[in-house]
Amino acid sequence: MENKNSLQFHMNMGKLISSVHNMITRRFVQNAHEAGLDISLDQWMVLGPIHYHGDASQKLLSDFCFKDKTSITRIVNTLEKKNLVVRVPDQLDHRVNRVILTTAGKQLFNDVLPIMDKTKKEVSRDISESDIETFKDVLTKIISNLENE
Amino acid sequence: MENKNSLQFHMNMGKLISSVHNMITRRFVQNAHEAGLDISLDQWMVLGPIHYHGDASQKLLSDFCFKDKTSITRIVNTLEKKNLVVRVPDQLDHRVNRVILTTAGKQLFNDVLPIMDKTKKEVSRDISESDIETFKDVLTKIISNLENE
DNA sequence: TGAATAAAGTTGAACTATCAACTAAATAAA
DNA sequence: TTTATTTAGTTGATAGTTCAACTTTATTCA
Repeated sequence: MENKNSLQFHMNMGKLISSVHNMITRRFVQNAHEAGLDISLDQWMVLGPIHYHGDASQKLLSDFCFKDKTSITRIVNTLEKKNLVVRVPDQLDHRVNRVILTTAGKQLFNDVLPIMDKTKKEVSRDISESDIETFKDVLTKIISNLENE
Repeated sequence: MENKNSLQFHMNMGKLISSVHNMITRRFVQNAHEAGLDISLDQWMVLGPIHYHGDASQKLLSDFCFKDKTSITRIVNTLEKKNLVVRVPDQLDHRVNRVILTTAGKQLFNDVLPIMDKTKKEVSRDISESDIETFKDVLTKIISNLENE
Protein backbone atom coordinates (compact mmCIF):
# COMPACT_ATOMS: atom_id res chain seq x y z
CA MET A 1 0.00 0.00 0.00
CA GLU A 2 3.01 2.25 0.33
CA ASN A 3 3.33 1.29 -3.29
CA LYS A 4 -0.24 2.37 -3.95
CA ASN A 5 0.36 5.80 -2.52
CA SER A 6 3.37 6.34 -4.69
CA LEU A 7 1.46 5.34 -7.78
CA GLN A 8 -1.42 7.53 -6.76
CA PHE A 9 0.91 10.39 -7.41
CA HIS A 10 1.07 9.44 -11.03
CA MET A 11 -2.64 8.99 -11.46
CA ASN A 12 -4.01 11.03 -14.30
CA MET A 13 -7.08 13.21 -14.07
CA GLY A 14 -9.46 10.67 -15.57
CA LYS A 15 -8.57 8.05 -13.00
CA LEU A 16 -8.62 10.55 -10.16
CA ILE A 17 -12.06 11.83 -11.05
CA SER A 18 -13.42 8.37 -11.61
CA SER A 19 -12.06 7.19 -8.26
CA VAL A 20 -13.38 10.23 -6.42
CA HIS A 21 -16.75 9.90 -8.11
CA ASN A 22 -17.10 6.29 -7.00
CA MET A 23 -15.94 7.04 -3.48
CA ILE A 24 -18.32 9.95 -2.99
CA THR A 25 -21.20 7.93 -4.38
CA ARG A 26 -20.43 5.10 -2.01
CA ARG A 27 -20.07 7.37 1.00
CA PHE A 28 -23.30 9.21 0.31
CA VAL A 29 -25.27 5.98 0.06
CA GLN A 30 -23.60 4.64 3.21
CA ASN A 31 -24.44 7.79 5.16
CA ALA A 32 -28.02 7.71 3.93
CA HIS A 33 -28.28 4.06 4.79
CA GLU A 34 -26.99 4.61 8.32
CA ALA A 35 -29.72 7.21 8.76
CA GLY A 36 -32.28 4.68 7.58
CA LEU A 37 -32.76 6.37 4.19
CA ASP A 38 -32.78 4.41 0.96
CA ILE A 39 -31.60 6.64 -1.87
CA SER A 40 -28.75 6.72 -4.38
CA LEU A 41 -26.73 9.78 -5.35
CA ASP A 42 -28.21 9.67 -8.84
CA GLN A 43 -31.74 9.59 -7.48
CA TRP A 44 -30.82 12.55 -5.29
CA MET A 45 -29.42 14.46 -8.26
CA VAL A 46 -32.72 14.04 -10.05
CA LEU A 47 -34.85 14.91 -7.05
CA GLY A 48 -33.09 18.29 -6.70
CA PRO A 49 -34.37 20.08 -9.82
CA ILE A 50 -37.88 18.68 -9.32
CA HIS A 51 -37.97 20.12 -5.83
CA TYR A 52 -36.46 23.39 -7.01
CA HIS A 53 -38.92 23.89 -9.87
CA GLY A 54 -42.00 22.29 -8.37
CA ASP A 55 -42.13 20.03 -11.38
CA ALA A 56 -39.79 19.15 -14.24
CA SER A 57 -39.94 17.50 -17.64
CA GLN A 58 -37.54 14.63 -18.19
CA LYS A 59 -35.79 16.73 -20.82
CA LEU A 60 -35.10 19.41 -18.24
CA LEU A 61 -33.82 16.82 -15.78
CA SER A 62 -31.56 15.47 -18.47
CA ASP A 63 -30.11 18.94 -19.17
CA PHE A 64 -29.66 19.87 -15.54
CA CYS A 65 -28.08 16.62 -14.47
CA PHE A 66 -25.98 16.19 -17.62
CA LYS A 67 -27.40 12.72 -17.87
CA ASP A 68 -28.64 10.85 -20.91
CA LYS A 69 -32.41 10.87 -21.37
CA THR A 70 -32.31 7.08 -21.08
CA SER A 71 -30.75 7.32 -17.64
CA ILE A 72 -33.45 9.80 -16.61
CA THR A 73 -36.18 7.46 -17.83
CA ARG A 74 -34.82 4.69 -15.67
CA ILE A 75 -34.10 6.77 -12.59
CA VAL A 76 -37.62 8.21 -12.75
CA ASN A 77 -38.91 4.65 -13.10
CA THR A 78 -37.13 3.73 -9.89
CA LEU A 79 -38.33 6.86 -8.09
CA GLU A 80 -41.87 6.15 -9.22
CA LYS A 81 -41.62 2.55 -8.03
CA LYS A 82 -40.64 3.92 -4.63
CA ASN A 83 -43.61 6.31 -4.68
CA LEU A 84 -41.36 9.36 -4.44
CA VAL A 85 -42.51 10.98 -7.71
CA VAL A 86 -45.29 10.64 -10.26
CA ARG A 87 -45.36 11.31 -14.00
CA VAL A 88 -48.18 13.61 -15.11
CA PRO A 89 -48.72 13.99 -18.88
CA ASP A 90 -48.44 17.65 -19.92
CA GLN A 91 -51.76 19.08 -21.12
CA LEU A 92 -50.21 21.40 -23.69
CA ASP A 93 -47.48 19.21 -25.14
CA HIS A 94 -48.52 15.61 -25.18
CA ARG A 95 -44.99 14.38 -25.70
CA VAL A 96 -43.94 15.69 -22.30
CA ASN A 97 -44.11 14.11 -18.85
CA ARG A 98 -44.13 16.47 -15.93
CA VAL A 99 -42.47 14.76 -12.99
CA ILE A 100 -43.64 15.91 -9.57
CA LEU A 101 -42.79 14.97 -5.99
CA THR A 102 -45.23 13.02 -3.87
CA THR A 103 -45.62 13.82 -0.18
CA ALA A 104 -43.20 10.99 0.55
CA GLY A 105 -40.82 12.49 -2.01
CA LYS A 106 -40.88 15.89 -0.32
CA GLN A 107 -40.39 14.25 3.04
CA LEU A 108 -37.41 12.27 1.81
CA PHE A 109 -35.90 15.34 0.20
CA ASN A 110 -35.88 17.14 3.52
CA ASP A 111 -34.58 14.10 5.36
CA VAL A 112 -31.67 13.76 2.96
CA LEU A 113 -30.51 17.38 3.19
CA PRO A 114 -28.52 16.81 6.41
CA ILE A 115 -27.01 13.64 4.93
CA MET A 116 -25.83 15.69 1.99
CA ASP A 117 -24.26 18.17 4.40
CA LYS A 118 -22.56 15.47 6.40
CA THR A 119 -21.13 13.89 3.27
CA LYS A 120 -19.96 17.26 2.01
CA LYS A 121 -18.11 17.88 5.27
CA GLU A 122 -16.42 14.49 5.16
CA VAL A 123 -15.40 15.00 1.55
CA SER A 124 -13.93 18.46 2.01
CA ARG A 125 -12.29 17.94 5.39
CA ASP A 126 -9.04 19.89 5.76
CA ILE A 127 -9.33 21.50 2.35
CA SER A 128 -9.18 25.29 2.28
CA GLU A 129 -12.11 27.38 1.12
CA SER A 130 -10.07 28.82 -1.69
CA ASP A 131 -8.95 25.41 -2.91
CA ILE A 132 -12.57 24.27 -2.90
CA GLU A 133 -13.47 27.33 -4.95
CA THR A 134 -10.72 26.64 -7.47
CA PHE A 135 -11.78 23.02 -7.54
CA LYS A 136 -15.38 23.87 -8.39
CA ASP A 137 -14.30 26.47 -10.94
CA VAL A 138 -12.16 23.89 -12.72
CA LEU A 139 -15.03 21.39 -12.72
CA THR A 140 -17.35 23.99 -14.20
CA LYS A 141 -14.76 24.91 -16.79
CA ILE A 142 -14.31 21.27 -17.77
CA ILE A 143 -18.06 20.96 -18.24
CA SER A 144 -18.04 23.91 -20.62
CA ASN A 145 -14.98 22.52 -22.41
CA LEU A 146 -16.76 19.25 -23.09
CA GLU A 147 -20.32 20.46 -23.38
CA ASN A 148 -20.95 20.96 -27.10
CA GLU A 149 -19.05 18.09 -28.51
CA MET B 1 -30.36 26.79 -21.25
CA GLU B 2 -29.57 30.25 -19.93
CA ASN B 3 -31.46 28.89 -16.99
CA LYS B 4 -29.23 25.87 -16.93
CA ASN B 5 -26.10 27.95 -16.76
CA SER B 6 -27.41 29.92 -13.85
CA LEU B 7 -28.28 26.77 -12.00
CA GLN B 8 -24.93 25.29 -12.79
CA PHE B 9 -23.57 27.96 -10.53
CA HIS B 10 -25.42 26.46 -7.63
CA MET B 11 -24.46 22.89 -8.38
CA ASN B 12 -22.86 21.20 -5.45
CA MET B 13 -19.66 19.24 -5.62
CA GLY B 14 -21.32 15.84 -5.87
CA LYS B 15 -23.29 16.83 -8.93
CA LEU B 16 -20.34 18.61 -10.49
CA ILE B 17 -18.05 15.62 -10.07
CA SER B 18 -20.68 13.20 -11.29
CA SER B 19 -21.34 15.33 -14.36
CA VAL B 20 -17.67 15.77 -15.15
CA HIS B 21 -17.02 12.08 -14.65
CA ASN B 22 -19.75 11.14 -17.12
CA MET B 23 -18.63 13.71 -19.66
CA ILE B 24 -14.96 12.68 -19.56
CA THR B 25 -15.91 9.02 -19.83
CA ARG B 26 -18.08 9.75 -22.84
CA ARG B 27 -15.44 11.89 -24.54
CA PHE B 28 -12.68 9.35 -24.03
CA VAL B 29 -14.76 6.56 -25.55
CA GLN B 30 -15.78 8.83 -28.45
CA ASN B 31 -12.18 9.78 -29.17
CA ALA B 32 -11.10 6.16 -29.03
CA HIS B 33 -13.95 5.15 -31.28
CA GLU B 34 -13.07 7.80 -33.85
CA ALA B 35 -9.57 6.34 -33.93
CA GLY B 36 -11.03 2.89 -34.53
CA LEU B 37 -10.27 1.69 -30.98
CA ASP B 38 -12.82 -0.13 -28.87
CA ILE B 39 -12.14 0.50 -25.18
CA SER B 40 -13.89 2.04 -22.19
CA LEU B 41 -12.31 4.33 -19.62
CA ASP B 42 -12.73 1.66 -16.96
CA GLN B 43 -11.00 -0.92 -19.10
CA TRP B 44 -8.20 1.59 -19.65
CA MET B 45 -7.91 2.23 -15.92
CA VAL B 46 -7.39 -1.47 -15.34
CA LEU B 47 -4.96 -1.93 -18.21
CA GLY B 48 -2.65 0.72 -16.76
CA PRO B 49 -1.40 -1.05 -13.63
CA ILE B 50 -1.06 -4.34 -15.51
CA HIS B 51 1.17 -2.68 -18.06
CA TYR B 52 3.10 -0.85 -15.37
CA HIS B 53 3.79 -3.94 -13.26
CA GLY B 54 4.03 -6.56 -15.99
CA ASP B 55 1.29 -8.48 -14.24
CA ALA B 56 -1.18 -7.80 -11.45
CA SER B 57 -3.48 -9.68 -9.12
CA GLN B 58 -7.11 -8.65 -9.14
CA LYS B 59 -6.70 -7.50 -5.55
CA LEU B 60 -3.92 -5.13 -6.62
CA LEU B 61 -6.05 -3.83 -9.48
CA SER B 62 -8.88 -3.27 -7.05
CA ASP B 63 -6.63 -1.25 -4.71
CA PHE B 64 -5.01 0.80 -7.44
CA CYS B 65 -8.22 1.64 -9.25
CA PHE B 66 -10.28 2.17 -6.09
CA LYS B 67 -12.81 -0.21 -7.54
CA ASP B 68 -14.72 -3.02 -5.89
CA LYS B 69 -13.30 -6.51 -6.48
CA THR B 70 -16.59 -7.37 -8.19
CA SER B 71 -16.07 -4.61 -10.72
CA ILE B 72 -12.56 -5.86 -11.37
CA THR B 73 -13.83 -9.40 -11.92
CA ARG B 74 -16.21 -8.16 -14.58
CA ILE B 75 -13.83 -5.75 -16.27
CA VAL B 76 -11.19 -8.48 -16.47
CA ASN B 77 -13.88 -10.79 -17.91
CA THR B 78 -14.54 -8.25 -20.63
CA LEU B 79 -10.83 -7.73 -21.32
CA GLU B 80 -10.33 -11.48 -21.50
CA LYS B 81 -13.26 -11.85 -23.88
CA LYS B 82 -11.55 -9.28 -26.12
CA ASN B 83 -8.26 -11.21 -25.89
CA LEU B 84 -6.46 -8.26 -24.33
CA VAL B 85 -5.45 -10.04 -21.12
CA VAL B 86 -5.30 -13.56 -19.70
CA ARG B 87 -5.69 -14.87 -16.15
CA VAL B 88 -2.84 -17.08 -14.98
CA PRO B 89 -3.28 -18.88 -11.65
CA ASP B 90 -0.51 -17.96 -9.22
CA GLN B 91 1.78 -20.89 -8.43
CA LEU B 92 2.50 -19.83 -4.86
CA ASP B 93 -0.93 -18.64 -3.73
CA HIS B 94 -3.64 -20.63 -5.37
CA ARG B 95 -6.31 -18.08 -4.49
CA VAL B 96 -4.69 -15.49 -6.73
CA ASN B 97 -5.06 -14.80 -10.43
CA ARG B 98 -2.21 -13.00 -12.10
CA VAL B 99 -3.58 -10.92 -14.95
CA ILE B 100 -1.19 -10.32 -17.83
CA LEU B 101 -1.39 -8.47 -21.14
CA THR B 102 -1.53 -10.37 -24.40
CA THR B 103 0.31 -9.07 -27.46
CA ALA B 104 -2.95 -7.50 -28.59
CA GLY B 105 -3.29 -5.93 -25.15
CA LYS B 106 0.15 -4.36 -25.32
CA GLN B 107 -0.56 -3.14 -28.82
CA LEU B 108 -3.87 -1.56 -27.75
CA PHE B 109 -2.23 0.04 -24.74
CA ASN B 110 0.23 1.86 -26.96
CA ASP B 111 -2.46 2.82 -29.45
CA VAL B 112 -4.59 4.35 -26.72
CA LEU B 113 -1.85 6.52 -25.23
CA PRO B 114 -2.28 9.33 -27.80
CA ILE B 115 -6.07 9.16 -27.35
CA MET B 116 -5.55 9.69 -23.65
CA ASP B 117 -3.39 12.71 -24.43
CA LYS B 118 -5.92 14.16 -26.82
CA THR B 119 -8.72 13.77 -24.30
CA LYS B 120 -6.60 15.31 -21.57
CA LYS B 121 -5.95 18.35 -23.77
CA GLU B 122 -9.64 18.79 -24.55
CA VAL B 123 -10.56 18.47 -20.91
CA SER B 124 -8.03 20.94 -19.60
CA ARG B 125 -8.26 23.52 -22.38
CA ASP B 126 -7.81 27.09 -21.10
CA ILE B 127 -7.18 25.99 -17.55
CA SER B 128 -3.95 27.21 -15.99
CA GLU B 129 -1.22 24.82 -14.93
CA SER B 130 -1.53 25.93 -11.34
CA ASP B 131 -5.30 25.45 -11.28
CA ILE B 132 -4.83 21.94 -12.67
CA GLU B 133 -2.33 21.26 -9.92
CA THR B 134 -4.71 22.49 -7.24
CA PHE B 135 -7.46 20.46 -8.85
CA LYS B 136 -5.46 17.24 -8.71
CA ASP B 137 -4.30 17.98 -5.18
CA VAL B 138 -7.89 18.39 -4.04
CA LEU B 139 -8.91 15.15 -5.75
CA THR B 140 -6.06 13.31 -4.05
CA LYS B 141 -6.98 14.84 -0.72
CA ILE B 142 -10.61 13.78 -1.14
CA ILE B 143 -9.46 10.24 -1.81
CA SER B 144 -7.50 10.20 1.41
CA ASN B 145 -10.43 11.76 3.28
CA LEU B 146 -12.73 8.97 2.17
CA GLU B 147 -10.28 6.12 1.99
CA ASN B 148 -10.50 4.34 5.35
CA GLU B 149 -14.13 4.81 6.07
C1' DT C 1 -2.14 -30.33 14.58
C1' DG C 2 -6.88 -28.88 14.05
C1' DA C 3 -10.39 -25.39 14.16
C1' DA C 4 -11.51 -20.66 13.46
C1' DT C 5 -10.68 -16.79 10.71
C1' DA C 6 -9.15 -14.07 6.94
C1' DA C 7 -8.28 -13.26 2.05
C1' DA C 8 -8.97 -13.71 -3.27
C1' DG C 9 -12.34 -14.39 -6.51
C1' DT C 10 -16.97 -15.48 -8.45
C1' DT C 11 -22.05 -15.21 -8.88
C1' DG C 12 -26.72 -13.15 -8.60
C1' DA C 13 -29.64 -9.22 -8.14
C1' DA C 14 -30.78 -4.33 -8.50
C1' DC C 15 -29.38 0.10 -10.32
C1' DT C 16 -27.01 3.32 -13.58
C1' DA C 17 -24.84 4.65 -18.24
C1' DT C 18 -24.50 4.53 -23.16
C1' DC C 19 -25.84 3.43 -27.87
C1' DA C 20 -29.11 2.43 -31.35
C1' DA C 21 -33.64 1.80 -32.83
C1' DC C 22 -38.21 2.87 -32.03
C1' DT C 23 -43.15 5.48 -31.05
C1' DA C 24 -45.76 9.47 -30.82
C1' DA C 25 -46.50 14.18 -30.99
C1' DA C 26 -45.14 18.97 -32.42
C1' DT C 27 -43.03 22.10 -35.64
C1' DA C 28 -41.20 23.50 -40.16
C1' DA C 29 -41.30 23.59 -45.00
C1' DA C 30 -43.15 22.46 -49.56
C1' DT D 1 -52.45 21.29 -46.09
C1' DT D 2 -49.59 17.60 -46.68
C1' DT D 3 -44.96 16.01 -46.05
C1' DA D 4 -40.54 16.19 -43.71
C1' DT D 5 -38.04 17.03 -39.71
C1' DT D 6 -37.36 17.64 -34.90
C1' DT D 7 -38.33 16.66 -30.13
C1' DA D 8 -39.75 13.84 -25.80
C1' DG D 9 -39.73 9.69 -24.16
C1' DT D 10 -39.28 4.35 -24.10
C1' DT D 11 -37.13 -0.22 -24.99
C1' DG D 12 -33.37 -3.61 -25.65
C1' DA D 13 -28.62 -4.72 -25.37
C1' DT D 14 -24.11 -4.47 -23.23
C1' DA D 15 -20.97 -2.71 -19.60
C1' DG D 16 -19.93 -1.17 -14.91
C1' DT D 17 -21.11 -0.66 -9.67
C1' DT D 18 -22.55 -2.25 -5.26
C1' DC D 19 -24.15 -5.50 -1.82
C1' DA D 20 -24.64 -10.00 0.01
C1' DA D 21 -23.74 -14.73 -0.18
C1' DC D 22 -20.70 -18.21 -1.56
C1' DT D 23 -16.19 -21.21 -2.74
C1' DT D 24 -11.56 -22.09 -2.27
C1' DT D 25 -7.19 -21.54 -0.35
C1' DA D 26 -4.06 -19.34 3.40
C1' DT D 27 -3.14 -17.96 7.81
C1' DT D 28 -3.76 -17.70 12.83
C1' DC D 29 -3.92 -19.44 17.19
C1' DA D 30 -5.64 -22.68 20.75
